[in-house]
Amino acid sequence: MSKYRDDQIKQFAEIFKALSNPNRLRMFLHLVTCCVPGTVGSFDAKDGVSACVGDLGRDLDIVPSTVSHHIKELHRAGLIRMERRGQKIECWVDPVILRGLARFFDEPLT
Amino acid sequence: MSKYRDDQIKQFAEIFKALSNPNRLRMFLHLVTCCVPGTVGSFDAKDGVSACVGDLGRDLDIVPSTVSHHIKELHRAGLIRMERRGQKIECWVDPVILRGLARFFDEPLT
DNA sequence: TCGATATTTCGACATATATCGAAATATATG
DNA sequence: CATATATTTCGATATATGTCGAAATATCGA
Repeated sequence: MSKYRDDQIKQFAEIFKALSNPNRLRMFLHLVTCCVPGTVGSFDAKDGVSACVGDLGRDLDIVPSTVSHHIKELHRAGLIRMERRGQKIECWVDPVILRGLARFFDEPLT
Repeated sequence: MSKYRDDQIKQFAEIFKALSNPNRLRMFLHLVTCCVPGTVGSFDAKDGVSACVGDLGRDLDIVPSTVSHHIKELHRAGLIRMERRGQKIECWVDPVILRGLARFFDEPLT
């Protein structure tokens, strides 16, 4: 019936769960609107196009430990990638996942 | 920062919450893959391209009352539309919402 | 090494969710 | 009307989630 396997459906459900919290969705949008490398998979291009945990929590009125928890959820769902840079931990959206999501909703329309 | 207003973000979060349950996601995919009218908004085209509550619960191993609950969630989120036809209640995906979701993930990539 | 900054871990708690079964409601048909 | 089919409502329950605050860990700079 569906073009997706059962494990893929579960994975998409996990992704949507990660985006189902308004604060987490705001963090994701923060990253997606300012941080996705133009060149998919290009690692060097990441410089200056990611945000650290503190940045993501700013303007959100939640305590750092909660921000950390949310970021862990986004990461667990596979939506974002993370890497330590000195004191800070930088995050950026995984371009492959983003493309998968675009296809998920675009294909039934085409 | 984000191109979306606060109430739009909350609405998208509601939509993703509705899609965060595997069974609900399967129902949505069932509808989306066999039931979206080719002509957006065309009401007559809906004939034969929707599914009733019983259809959506089949192959899902959940009891009818649970199916009903899930459908109510999909409807509350604005993802599907419903209409009584005799004994059955037919459901189909709202094409406008589907397009909005496609744009949500597609725009940051373009 | 000490203090400042950034982040995570842990435990707690209130709220939300998924699911069931039983009973109620709506519709069609004999 | 009586019965069958389709769906919803309701109450219960077990589990998950969002958030906080306190304490722990990691890194940098003086």
